[in-house]
Amino acid sequence: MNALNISVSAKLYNKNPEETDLGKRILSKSIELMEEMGYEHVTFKKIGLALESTEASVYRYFQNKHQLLAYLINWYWGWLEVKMAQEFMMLNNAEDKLKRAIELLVNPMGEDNRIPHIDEGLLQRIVVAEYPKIYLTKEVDTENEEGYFLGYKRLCDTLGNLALQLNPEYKYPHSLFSSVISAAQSQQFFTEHLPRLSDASAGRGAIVEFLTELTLNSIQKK
Amino acid sequence: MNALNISVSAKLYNKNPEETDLGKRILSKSIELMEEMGYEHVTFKKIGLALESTEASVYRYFQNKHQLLAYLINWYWGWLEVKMAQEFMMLNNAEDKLKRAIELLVNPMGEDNRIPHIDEGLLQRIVVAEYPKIYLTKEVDTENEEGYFLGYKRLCDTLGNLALQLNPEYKYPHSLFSSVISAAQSQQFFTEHLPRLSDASAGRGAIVEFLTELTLNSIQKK
DNA sequence: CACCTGTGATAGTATTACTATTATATTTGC
DNA sequence: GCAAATATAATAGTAATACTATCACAGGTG
Repeated sequence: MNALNISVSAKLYNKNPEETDLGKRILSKSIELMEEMGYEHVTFKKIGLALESTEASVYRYFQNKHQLLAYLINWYWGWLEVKMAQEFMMLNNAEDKLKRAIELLVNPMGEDNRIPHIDEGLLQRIVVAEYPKIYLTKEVDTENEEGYFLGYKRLCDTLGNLALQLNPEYKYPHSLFSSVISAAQSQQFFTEHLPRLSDASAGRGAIVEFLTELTLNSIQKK
Repeated sequence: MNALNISVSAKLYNKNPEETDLGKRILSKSIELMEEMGYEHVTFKKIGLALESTEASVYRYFQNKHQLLAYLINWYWGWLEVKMAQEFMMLNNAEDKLKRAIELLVNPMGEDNRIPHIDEGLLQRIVVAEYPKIYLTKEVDTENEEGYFLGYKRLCDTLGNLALQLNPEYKYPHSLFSSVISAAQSQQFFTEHLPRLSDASAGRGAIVEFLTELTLNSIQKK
């Protein structure tokens, strides 16, 4: 059995899009459109139109665009964690796992064909370009209670625990990894659009090296 | 003479708000409203109303809300750089300057009464809550050419150069400081709203310590 | 066959993000 | 001290957005 199910909090949809054909097509087309024209320019009307369906049908699955974005980004973090867990099985020490985790944060991964309606490569680009928008709102506290940010939090915990294996005294595991995950995304964005804010003209390899050094130097006992 | 003028690229406004009384009142009231209700919920109509002026008058100064936000945030980075430069004069080595810079990134500063129409404390809270929104758009490349991000870039350069004084071999000064500045903001946000993403329940002191360690450990020669 | 679910089609509303026009008050230039 | 230019207020109007609501139909299920 090749199926793979990424679980996303039920508060992140009106009606579970994974359960119907239209739902899956909505996910698929939303990812395409959002990557192509950016969150701000997407509307449910455009999504409906592109699907040869209607605005109202999209609203049946998601309350609004913000919820849709939150769904997609949570799905991505969930998927990434699964992917990391798989790769960690082949490694036997925390340092190697951390290094591999950082690579996975930065590098667009090989195709994952187990979930045909989601193009993880496009989704990764959406995460890079849009992820802070899900929490930088006045509604953050209520949405937090509804589990809008669980994916991000879990990933931070996982990586933070690896850091604690390396150095149980390290005082800032959550801060470190929320910062490193965030930097992994924004360095990709800066490399492409605002190169003066990065030193990664060499590409993703340099981002990985920068983040790996930064992470290990922070954690290691002096 | 106590006056102080923070220069902001002329592409960031239609008509310079610093040059008229209404312009200054627009800045002042926009900061109040944006801090209070958040970027998304602000409209030029509301700003006009709050000023007992009109929507159209606000449009004479700024093309749209996005440009207004970019103006405010650039103003803030410019102001912070001036502030840092002042404090650096009292310090004589790069490490102390870096430490002080990180403190200033995190700590709401004492009142600065030289610019009466701008409340820097409120503005700092806007920067924490909204700053990535100015570049995370599909228009980033054209806006970049127009100087929308100069404030941020200059600050990164300044801090990067300090790092190079400490260690001329350090390979990632821009990446490091765009990440540190960004982390300084997001850690403040997380501490208040998503505490599981930080370890700073102790408050700003912990954020400063976390960032200072991270920065110095990254830069220092091994 | 009756019913329920999911979808499509259509309509309608309030708000937003502007643009345009005109009237008036204030400042400045001569 | 008057004319001209400038700044603002007042108002109107448009297109798009972000929804909400209603109804009809098609397919499958009990």
